[in-house]
Amino acid sequence: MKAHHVRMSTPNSYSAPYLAEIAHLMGDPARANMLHALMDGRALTAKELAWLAGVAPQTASGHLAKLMQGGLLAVAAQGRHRYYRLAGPEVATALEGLMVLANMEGSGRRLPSRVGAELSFARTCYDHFAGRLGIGIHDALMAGGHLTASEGGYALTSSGKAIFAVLGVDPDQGGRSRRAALRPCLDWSERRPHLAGHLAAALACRCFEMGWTRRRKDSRAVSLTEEGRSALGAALPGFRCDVPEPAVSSSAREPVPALA
Amino acid sequence: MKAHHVRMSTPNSYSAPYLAEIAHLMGDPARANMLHALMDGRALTAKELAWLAGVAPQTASGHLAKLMQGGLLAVAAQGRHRYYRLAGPEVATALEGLMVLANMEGSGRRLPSRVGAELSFARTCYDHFAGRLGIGIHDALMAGGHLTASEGGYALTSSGKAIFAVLGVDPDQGGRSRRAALRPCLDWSERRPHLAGHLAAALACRCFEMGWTRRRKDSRAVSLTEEGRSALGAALPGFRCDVPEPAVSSSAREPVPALA
DNA sequence: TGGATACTACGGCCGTCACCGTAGCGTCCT
DNA sequence: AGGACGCTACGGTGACGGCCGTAGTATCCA
Repeated sequence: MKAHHVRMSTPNSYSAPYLAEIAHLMGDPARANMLHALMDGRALTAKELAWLAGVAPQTASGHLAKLMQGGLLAVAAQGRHRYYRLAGPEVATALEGLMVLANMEGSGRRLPSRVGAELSFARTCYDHFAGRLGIGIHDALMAGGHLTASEGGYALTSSGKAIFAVLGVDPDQGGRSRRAALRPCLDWSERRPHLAGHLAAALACRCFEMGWTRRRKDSRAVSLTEEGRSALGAALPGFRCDVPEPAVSSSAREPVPALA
Repeated sequence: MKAHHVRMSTPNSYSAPYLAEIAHLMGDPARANMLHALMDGRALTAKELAWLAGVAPQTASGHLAKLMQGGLLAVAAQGRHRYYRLAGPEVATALEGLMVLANMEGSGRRLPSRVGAELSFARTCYDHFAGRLGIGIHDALMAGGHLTASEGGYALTSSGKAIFAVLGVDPDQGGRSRRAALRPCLDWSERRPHLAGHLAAALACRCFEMGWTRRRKDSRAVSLTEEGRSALGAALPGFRCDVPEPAVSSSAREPVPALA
């Protein structure tokens, strides 16, 4: 942690210092716990975060201030509570990237399967569904040809738009932002893509509204109600989310690129 | 950096400790410099990395050992040299996610434009092209309808396969791996997607082989030769990579999700 | 075989930072 | 009002961990 002498002006370190700054913020156990807890997209109070991180409120307050200054969190003051949340989807994306590594890394890291069971079935990932539920939605749309390539991700075909409309989500919402309405997001527990993007978020929101899914308390896990199962099954031909793992084990580690 | 008491067994921190471990590895300036330098996909010796990171070889050696143990790097011993490289595409992806944050964050972080100029024109991102060159390829394929949605990313349409074949890249290579052959990768300098995946890597490799692109020395930047410009232009209708920024400033920050 | 080079191992130094106790400010409830 | 509660600010303590110098091993070259 010295590294401050002449370091900054070494050869090619143009944006690397900032990279280190961000990673350093995420690299403390307490802060990582907080960020992890916020990844379900909810906003939590400082006290809740302190408890989740396992530190005293004073300590948590300091951490939260640092995360704020680093631009990773946003805050909304409401009465005597202050609700913290991730600053944006990019933060969630970056954390997902790290979690993929954390749950894969050759070394023995792996989430304990007994507690992981319900998390890997369904959970929220920032603002959309992950786990086998999220993957099931992704696969059903993909297999049915309801997705098409678009700037940085996917867009809905006309048949896909019809499906979203049936589910009660306006498929054309979200403005003309350049960001993709739908994009693949690698699932850290299943190692397969689910759907992110603002349409995926809107769908998740709709599912909670309609009682198709429910948050389990004290956990990021989500449960799918019977109504939800039938509603999604009716609207999405080929929808399944109860397969543990569809063949293809985690065998082939991609080979070396060895470019140039 | 205390955080070792009872912390590990707090509420929901299932994979968060690992997340912190990974982020902590990336959070040191010297290690971040090394990882940043390795993001162009090449393998570098310990001494080169020490120099790039601005530390003594002994210090670098320690850092490299830690990165190895964390599973972020792989090494190939060759004579008295040890060549270090990123352990896999997932590592590069995770780093990209952090760099997006590092170059965006409301705070004044931004890469200095004078040195950034050639980097933001074209560079290698692990094993494929980034910068306006990479975006130009992405946009030309997208606009021409040569991409289709596929498991976790894009696949080539038949017209797209023809284009790759013309360029001398076998569009069906890469085995039947589940990972997408092509997928969007958010460009940290341009904030728009370019193409990653093993077909993008093969294309980049081909461009270097044919002399269409050349690495600038002492930099991750890449230059596009005249032959390259005409070869890509001929094969890719609509290919452009010389536009500084196609309208749409970095105005709209995505609004709050506020789910549930 | 001798010497240069590449890298790693060990040990001491010291700065950064996470931790909590105490204290202070603002908000809600009765 | 008075008191409880949520949160932040400050200060002192302790230790994790980055830094380099020295020393040791392996490889290449003449």
